[in-house]
Amino acid sequence: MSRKTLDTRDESAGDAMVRPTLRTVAAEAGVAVTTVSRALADDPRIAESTRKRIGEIADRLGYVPNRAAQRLRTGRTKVINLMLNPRHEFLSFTSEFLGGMYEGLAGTGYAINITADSLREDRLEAIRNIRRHSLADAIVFTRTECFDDRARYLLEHDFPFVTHGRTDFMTPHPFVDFDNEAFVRLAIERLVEKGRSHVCIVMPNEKYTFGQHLRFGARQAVTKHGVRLTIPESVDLDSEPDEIAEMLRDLHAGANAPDSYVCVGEVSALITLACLNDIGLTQGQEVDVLAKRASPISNHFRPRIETIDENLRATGRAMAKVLLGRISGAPVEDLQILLQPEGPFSISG
Amino acid sequence: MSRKTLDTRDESAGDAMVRPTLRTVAAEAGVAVTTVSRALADDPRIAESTRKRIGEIADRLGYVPNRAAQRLRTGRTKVINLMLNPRHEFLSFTSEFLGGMYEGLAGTGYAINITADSLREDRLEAIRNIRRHSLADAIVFTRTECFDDRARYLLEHDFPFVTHGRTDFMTPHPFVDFDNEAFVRLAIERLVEKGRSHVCIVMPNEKYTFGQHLRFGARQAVTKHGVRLTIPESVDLDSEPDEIAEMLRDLHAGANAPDSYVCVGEVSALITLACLNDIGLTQGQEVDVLAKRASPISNHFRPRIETIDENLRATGRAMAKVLLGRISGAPVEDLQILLQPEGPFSISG
DNA sequence: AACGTCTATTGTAACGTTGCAAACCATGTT
DNA sequence: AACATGGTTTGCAACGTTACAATAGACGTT
Repeated sequence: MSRKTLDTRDESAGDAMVRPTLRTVAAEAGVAVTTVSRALADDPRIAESTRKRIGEIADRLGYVPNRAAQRLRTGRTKVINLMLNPRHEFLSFTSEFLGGMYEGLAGTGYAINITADSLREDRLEAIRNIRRHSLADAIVFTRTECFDDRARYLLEHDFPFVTHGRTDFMTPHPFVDFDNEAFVRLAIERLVEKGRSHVCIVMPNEKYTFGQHLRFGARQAVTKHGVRLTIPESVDLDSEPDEIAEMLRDLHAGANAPDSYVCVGEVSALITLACLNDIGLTQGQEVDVLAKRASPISNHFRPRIETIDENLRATGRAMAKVLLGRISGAPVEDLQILLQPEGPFSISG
Repeated sequence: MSRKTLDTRDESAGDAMVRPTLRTVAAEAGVAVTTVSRALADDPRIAESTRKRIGEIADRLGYVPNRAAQRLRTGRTKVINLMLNPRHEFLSFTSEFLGGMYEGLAGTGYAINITADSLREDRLEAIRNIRRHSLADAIVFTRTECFDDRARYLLEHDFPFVTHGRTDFMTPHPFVDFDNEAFVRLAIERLVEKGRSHVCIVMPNEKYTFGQHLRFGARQAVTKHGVRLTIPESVDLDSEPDEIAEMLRDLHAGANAPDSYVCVGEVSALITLACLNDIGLTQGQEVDVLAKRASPISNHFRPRIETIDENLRATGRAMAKVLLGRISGAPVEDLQILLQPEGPFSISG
């Protein structure tokens, strides 16, 4: 196996080559290191001609700036920390959302660091750690709560962050959110269209702000259309599947069972479908189930369900934009993005 | 809103406090910076008494080492780079696997950086970038191929990496893999037990090494048990759902259709179930579908399917162990881990 | 010709850490 | 008393970058 063949193309001087530094480039160009540093940073103080010449020399020598040195000097890490809750988001959330963030951060030199969020009280510890050790320039987290302790901590310490979802704080902060109020309104309208008269919203945990939005939007919509609404309080987004199964069994044991369900995610839709199936109810016949489609996985649910798209790729891109804005000190008003559901409810796949 | 209340508990001197450095601690303790550095690194050259004293002072002042400075000085980043393919792994793979890696890396100070892998040819660019900019101490990637270009590149440049899955290279390298040969053998045995006589293995793309293992194990098992085997070559793991649907329709249009399926992941199982359902075949009746269970999501498939556990949390922990071993220069023989399927096939959930 | 006023470049000093060679200082040995 | 010995500690010099103050040169003005 020839070991050197790959090198010649992209790494001119082979493996043992010492990484050139600013000093190397400066010596080669016959200028001071400062000049090289400025030239490569497109500082206007450097003449166009020298900038170009230095740029060429740097390319030829294969110079790449040393991130550790930059970080030590400037204090900026060029890292975004994304906190994800292993139990929830990793599953369907991550794919498109992360992809979108990569798109949005492409070319900026920012890397994405992932840490595990937890629902337990020690989740602040992870954030403190990031701050104490300066592990990132900004933090993103999800499942934002009305009175989120993470957001409060970061606001108090003036550490850049962007939430996925909103809080109820008076102090405004950057966020990217999906308009769940609009979503649930559209969903209920669609169910009314389909002739349903009793809607159940599955698991809109009121701890989370988006749960409040769902509740609010649902109440508005049912009032407007004169249909009945059930929001089971015995379960929420963090419930175990058997608790949900029990809730649905109870609901359909009585006389006034719902004839339709709105689910906020693929997983809860899948669980709901399974439970309904287990008690002998078929989606599209005795009941209708609607959901957000955030990943193509819901295309394969049987019976098929109608979904509306939450574009997580766009969410990720927006997140990146807002993050960069926050880091560079843009005003908060420009850093609050509310995304709308895309397209009408329809059979996915 | 009182902004200072939280500070007093965990950050003694409030927000504006300058981060203490080695110098600060050294001055306070009346020793040289080097001594402090060594004391905190548990260097045996420092006397136990001074080490203890310095440790206490460092704690009192809230000293935390500056990562950027350490990185600049030592050249080590304390970052592991995990490359994930957005289309595949993010979905069901990530949750437990990442969780396991966190467990395994806990207390080591290592952070996990995630970059997007792609199936396109430019995927080496991401790796080159990590190497050129020294963005990580080691790289992990998945969907390892028999003649993987990423593994080849990293071997050639002697950059630490661990693959999820094996390669066919002569040069040994660290890996963590699931024994897919054992998995498929167990699966076929189980199907024979259930009275099936024609097994179809869905999508074992032969490009990937694990696809080869699946094929090999399946051929062995069908020969041993005298059953028929079908491996459709028209589709693979990267096929679109409609291609898979078409393949299954074709298969069941003819006379000698399979009476059982083995799927290698949740998503392919879900797609297979959906397609079979669409052509009027019910799992558990006309056909049986078996799969690996790597996340609880498969518990909610209806009709239920029998699964066997691939413990991705253990995989992640093993990955962390192997990574740390590779970084600290352990011999390759100790860095190759093959994990077995857990428990018998049974109804999940 | 002396003076200010730009613009382009330079030198020096950090940022906070660790590796290395040297120095210190008790003890025990000759 | 001079001298090795070994365990502790020290000072210095980097690592590669950027911020800051200072300088050199070109040019027009008085």
